[in-house]
Amino acid sequence: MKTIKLETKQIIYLYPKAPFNYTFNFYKPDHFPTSDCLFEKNILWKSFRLNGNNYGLKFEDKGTTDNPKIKLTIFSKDKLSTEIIEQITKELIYRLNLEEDLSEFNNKYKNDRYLGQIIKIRKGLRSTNLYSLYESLCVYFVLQNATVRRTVSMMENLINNYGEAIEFDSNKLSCFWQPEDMIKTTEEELRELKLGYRAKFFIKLRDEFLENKINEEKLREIKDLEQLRKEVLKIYGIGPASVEYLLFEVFHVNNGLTRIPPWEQKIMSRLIFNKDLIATKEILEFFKTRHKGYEKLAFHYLWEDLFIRHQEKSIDWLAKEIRL
DNA sequence: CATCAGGGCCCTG
DNA sequence: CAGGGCCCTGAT
Repeated sequence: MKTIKLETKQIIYLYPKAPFNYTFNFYKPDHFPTSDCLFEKNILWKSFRLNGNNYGLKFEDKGTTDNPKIKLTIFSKDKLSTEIIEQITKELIYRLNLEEDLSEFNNKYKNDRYLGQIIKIRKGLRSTNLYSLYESLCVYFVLQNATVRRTVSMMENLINNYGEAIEFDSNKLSCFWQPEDMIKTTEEELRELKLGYRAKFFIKLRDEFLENKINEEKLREIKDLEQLRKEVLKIYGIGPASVEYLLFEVFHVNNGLTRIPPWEQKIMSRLIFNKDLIATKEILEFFKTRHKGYEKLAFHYLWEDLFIRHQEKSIDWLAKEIRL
C-alpha cells in the first residue's frame, strides 16, 4: 500500500445549526475501529476521498453547543481551487448533517423520562456520517453476520488490498478504496480475503456504481421515505436490517423505525425494560408511541449515550454483549 | 473432534 | 412467506 504525503493546508470554518454538540457528533465509541480515522483530545483526523482525490481532514472544536463553530483543516497534495473547497464543504455539510435543526426535538423531549437526561448533556447530537454512500454500503456488508473481530478483519483486508494510505499532520491513515480500485477484482479474490458470501455483493456494487445505476445525488433528492426505502432495498446485499442503518446514517432520516436486529434487541431490552429479552414488537411500540416522528433519532440518543457512558466507565452487562 | 450461532441476505418452492 | 444455504470464527 503506497503512502501519499499531503502537505498543503487550507483552513476553513463550518458553522453548524445550533444546538450542535461537537464532541458527541464526532466521538463514536460504538463504531468498530478502522484505520481511516483517529479521534484524540477532541480532534478528529479523517481520510477523505472526493472525485478520485485524496484529502486529509482535521476537525477541531472552536465553539459551544449553542454557538457551534468547527475549524476544518483540509490537507491536500496540491493547492486547492475555490471550487474544490466549496465542493468539499458542501459535501461535509450534508454528511455531517450540519443544517439539521434539532431545537424542536431537543425541546419536545427535554423532560422525557428516557431522553431528558441525555438531551441535557448531549443536545445537538444528530445523524452524522463521514462516509459516502458507496463506503457506507461496504461497511454494512462487512457488518452482516459477523462479530466485531471478523468485521474488522474483513475491513482491514479490503483496505490493505484496494485502499491507499495518506500522511498528514503527523498522522498516517488509510483511505477507503473506491469502485474503480476494484476494477480487476474477481469474486474468487475477495473470497480469499475471507469475505465469504459477501464477495459477490462487492462485485455487483462496483459494477452498479461504475455504470451509474446507483447514484447518491439522485437518491438524496428522494424526499418520500417509503420510496427511498424501496429504492435502496434494490441494492444487492442490502436487506431489511442494513436498510435501517442506511436510511438513518446516510440519508439522515429521523423517523420510521421498522426493525430491531437481534443484537440491538438484546441491548435495548436491558436498557429500556431492564429485562434480558423483550419482543422487538414491543421495543418498536415503545419508540412509536413515545417518540413518533423521531423514532430513529430517539434510538440514536439512547444508543450513543449508552456507548459513551460505557467508554467512560465500563458497564458490565454491555461489555458481555460486545462480542469480540 | 464436531456442531453451531452470529451486528443478514438471497433464492427457492 | 417460510426455510435452507452461505463464508468464516470462536465458543462449547
